Amino acid sequence: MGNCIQNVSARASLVARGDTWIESDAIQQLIKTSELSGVIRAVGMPDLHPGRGYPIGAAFLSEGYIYPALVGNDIGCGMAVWSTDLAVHKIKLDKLEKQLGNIDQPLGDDWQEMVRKRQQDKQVMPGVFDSALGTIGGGNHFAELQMVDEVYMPEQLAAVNLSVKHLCLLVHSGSRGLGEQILRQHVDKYSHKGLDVGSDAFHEYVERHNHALRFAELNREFIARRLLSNLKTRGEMVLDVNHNLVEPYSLGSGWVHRKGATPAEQGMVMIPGSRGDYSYLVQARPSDTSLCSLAHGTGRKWIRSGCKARLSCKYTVEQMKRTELGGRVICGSRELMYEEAPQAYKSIDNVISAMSEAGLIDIVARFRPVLTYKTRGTQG
DNA sequence: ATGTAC
Repeated sequence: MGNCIQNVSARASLVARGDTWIESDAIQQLIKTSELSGVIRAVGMPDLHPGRGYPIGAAFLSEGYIYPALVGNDIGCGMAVWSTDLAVHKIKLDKLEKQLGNIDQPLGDDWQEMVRKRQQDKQVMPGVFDSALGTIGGGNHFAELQMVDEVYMPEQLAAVNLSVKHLCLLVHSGSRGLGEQILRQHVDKYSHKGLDVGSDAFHEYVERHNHALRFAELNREFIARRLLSNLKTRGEMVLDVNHNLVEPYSLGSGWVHRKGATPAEQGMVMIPGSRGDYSYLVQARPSDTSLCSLAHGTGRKWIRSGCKARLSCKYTVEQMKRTELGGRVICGSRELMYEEAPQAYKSIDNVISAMSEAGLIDIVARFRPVLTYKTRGTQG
């Protein structure tokens, strides 16, 4: 127990336990970013880790300026949870693995009518990045079938229509090439400087950013619809929460930048561990000390470039397709197999207990990974 | 992170 929110500088604080592993480089990035012009406060979450210039797993409150470069290229990246009608007791992993199919290619002609309809519903403009809709992308993005492992608040679990009897589907992806294009075009024109709130450039960015949020939500929706269709089951979206964005601060004035930080004002959220670890459905408690934010996952422990050397001598790719919790992994990319290995990530239990002890969450249920989809890669 | 840039 004890105080899990501590100041690390005049404007920066950290949600972590004494035994939460956080690299000093990440804390230095947090402090440096908190000193940008107009930034008032920065809060690192327990999954804080170093990024390119700015740390990942943090929220930043600014006044007078916003920083598009701080949101990054994957505008609207987030977590969606869908229910399914797949009975847990009927699971056959070999069959499930085959049935899940391949969703690496653009959606086919048979999907286009629904794509047009959902684009209209969500005011997502058709464009060159439509071919990315319904695809996961790379890096830490994934889709995962999970089962309930432990229930702490049954009535809350029932409130989102999830049950111990059926698998659920977690989708982590973002705005793909669209968000990347928005950031690149923005940086080409304005560099990494802050934008004056109210300026033409500000309005232009916010409009494109908000469109990318809707595109990212639609992408996660089609990833889920496509997998449910392959599995010949039905399901509904029960949660969809963005963790890369900038928006007006709900608990005060200014703008909050979420760089891999889950909002705490939308009720329940899913916080996943690595593919070999649990995910937690939690009820968020809005709190100003945390800038109304939570961790978005568990955070890297190893840099991507170091993973293969550490793991390839110890494990074959075939061995890595099975995880300690009994899950399976579909990942045709050798590089990704190593880069996203459970060993490369921190323990989710520590991240969750840090937030719990800081009074930021109540734990609803724990989920166990069953089948993780990354990419079929070249192996069909 | 990215129908990447090297």
